[in-house]
Amino acid sequence: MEKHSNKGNNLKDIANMLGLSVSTVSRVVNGRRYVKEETREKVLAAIEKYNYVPNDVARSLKTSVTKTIGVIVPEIRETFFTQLIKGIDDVIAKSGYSIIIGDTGESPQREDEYLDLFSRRRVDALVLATVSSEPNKILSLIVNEIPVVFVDNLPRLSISFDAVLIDNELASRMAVDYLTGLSHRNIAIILGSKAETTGYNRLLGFSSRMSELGIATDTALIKYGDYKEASGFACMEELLASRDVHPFSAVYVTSELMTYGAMKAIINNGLRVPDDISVLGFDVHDRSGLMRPGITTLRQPEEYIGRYTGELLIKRLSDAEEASKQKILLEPYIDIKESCKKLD
Amino acid sequence: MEKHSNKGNNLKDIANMLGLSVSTVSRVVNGRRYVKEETREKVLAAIEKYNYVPNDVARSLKTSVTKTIGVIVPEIRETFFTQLIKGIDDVIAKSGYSIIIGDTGESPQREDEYLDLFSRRRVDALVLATVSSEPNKILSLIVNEIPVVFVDNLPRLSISFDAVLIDNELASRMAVDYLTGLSHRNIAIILGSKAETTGYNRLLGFSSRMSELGIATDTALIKYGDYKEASGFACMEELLASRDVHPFSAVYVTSELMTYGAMKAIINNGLRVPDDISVLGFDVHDRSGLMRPGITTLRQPEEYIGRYTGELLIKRLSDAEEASKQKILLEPYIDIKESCKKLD
DNA sequence: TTGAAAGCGCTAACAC
DNA sequence: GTGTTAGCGCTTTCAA
Repeated sequence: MEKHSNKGNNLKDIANMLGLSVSTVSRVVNGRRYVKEETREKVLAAIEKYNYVPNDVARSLKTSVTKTIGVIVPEIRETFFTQLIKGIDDVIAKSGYSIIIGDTGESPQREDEYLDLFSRRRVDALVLATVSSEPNKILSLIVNEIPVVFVDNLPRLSISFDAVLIDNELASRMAVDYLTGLSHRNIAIILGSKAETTGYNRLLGFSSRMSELGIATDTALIKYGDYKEASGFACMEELLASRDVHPFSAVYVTSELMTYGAMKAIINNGLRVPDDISVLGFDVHDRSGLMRPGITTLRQPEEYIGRYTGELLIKRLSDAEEASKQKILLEPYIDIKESCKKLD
Repeated sequence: MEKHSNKGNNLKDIANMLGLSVSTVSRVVNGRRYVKEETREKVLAAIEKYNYVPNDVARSLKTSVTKTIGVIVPEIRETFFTQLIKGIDDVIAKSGYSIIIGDTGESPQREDEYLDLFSRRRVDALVLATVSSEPNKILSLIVNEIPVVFVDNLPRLSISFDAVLIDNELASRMAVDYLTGLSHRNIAIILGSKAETTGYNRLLGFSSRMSELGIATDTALIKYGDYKEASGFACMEELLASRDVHPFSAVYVTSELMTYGAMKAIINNGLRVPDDISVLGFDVHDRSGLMRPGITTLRQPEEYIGRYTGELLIKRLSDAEEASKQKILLEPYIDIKESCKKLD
């Protein structure tokens, strides 16, 4: 574990010590052919002995490839994003890529800053769960031909782009079918921001499926929160307060934290789930399996979203040909537990 | 959003277009002094117009600074590590550093690979939650003067090193004090690998505090798992199977997933928590607040571990002087819920 | 206040 | 098989 001060730190040092040229040493470092076996061994031995570590920064400068993918998310602690990152990493690590993280804390401004930073860093591609409503920076990146894959939320862009996400409209349609299948007709819904495509499509699926089934929706049963727990709680409180005028037997809450908030509001009001009110959640994660009651929930195949994203990235990074953009829509699924019951 | 093909992509382009030298342009890009105000404005305008994006790769090659911190963890999806990453990122992002992730999947071999990869990438520093028992690679990094901060688990190294973690021995002493305070005397314990310092110190604190209190420990009540849920389940099954010979009223489970496994084994055997057996967990995270019963648990101040790690990193990265290594031991705490009851 | 030039460590023609 | 050399885009003396 000796330290060889300033020797053995670069190709030139190794080359000099061996009386070889840098290109020959470079060839063996990169496993190229056209090197005499004997020479190769000598070089390898020197590399080992002097603990030579190739400099990827120099290599990147020369080759214009950093083997780095920037992943920008609103909040890395949210299970959805953590799983997504894991899925992407699983796939791209096999090809030698690494993820560099940008956690925006839901701030469009920070998102733009990360976009700038990662451009300067020359990441090979970007994965973006955008929270921005003015995607100018994004647009310029795409125009400048850096591969960008969108996940979760889509940008309001007129040009085409790559994306991997679930069919949010379908998710809500499934929610309606599930609840109406349990004979519910008066269904409340708590949404996140409808300014984002995610929220917009979840509302769309809900409304359209309800009307297809000929069920009138009481607009007083549609509430908007901000994805956070407190807003789920508040929305639920409002719903409960006006329950005599606007009755409902089930509530569909379209995000994980809002679902927890809603559950607590119900419990707080001395009501029981599912006996008094059925709750259908979204993105609920119960790692412990010890929540009571277990919450029936729409789920996204997060790890697959990550894996598909990773695969799409690899494809965009290797295909020389200008492939046309694609939107990969995965299917959500319902994880049935105990929070919804059949009306008699 | 025009695309300026091969113009405006580097300092030289900008310099040429303006009839200036690269050094002058470089000065304004870096906000240096000694540039005439008029020149500065002209350059800034050109940068804007031609959408010039500085190349950090080239800058890094020149300055030997990548503004990148490698964070290597066994499993990014574990709440502990996710929170850790968030804490680190919060601090270092303010100084322009970014995190590049290495998820080893608990494999010492992958850990070594990431150590190699991140060395080649020339990360400025490393954060390492090691799973390796032969830290040769780590040692050579430290010797080569790249700052390394250890978290969670410590390496078996004879030289000194920086680390931020909780006092695991203290955690177990607190566990013993809490349970004995509830009049428990026969306390079972389920541990992870004792080969790792984390597990070793948790056992140490338990044993030493028990004997200080004059309570004999039945060694049959000490079980070893592998941190995963299944092993918690299996250990608990064993404990329950021999309960008539080796009775116990409480069990202290030293990891999150093993705690869930143990809970399920107890429920599976038709027993209740805490009426029949008290369960004291470790690292249990209940984001929903809807687990029933709520599990009383030892907790680590994860985000602080992350923040302290970030601060230590920044210090090591800015202090020219060779500072002596430090081990920052944070205090664990008990989050009391309903899974432990007082014996009568 | 500005410019010329060296060089960070590497890859890849191209020549021998 | 191996060596020479020209950059990749930038920072930074040093000189003007």
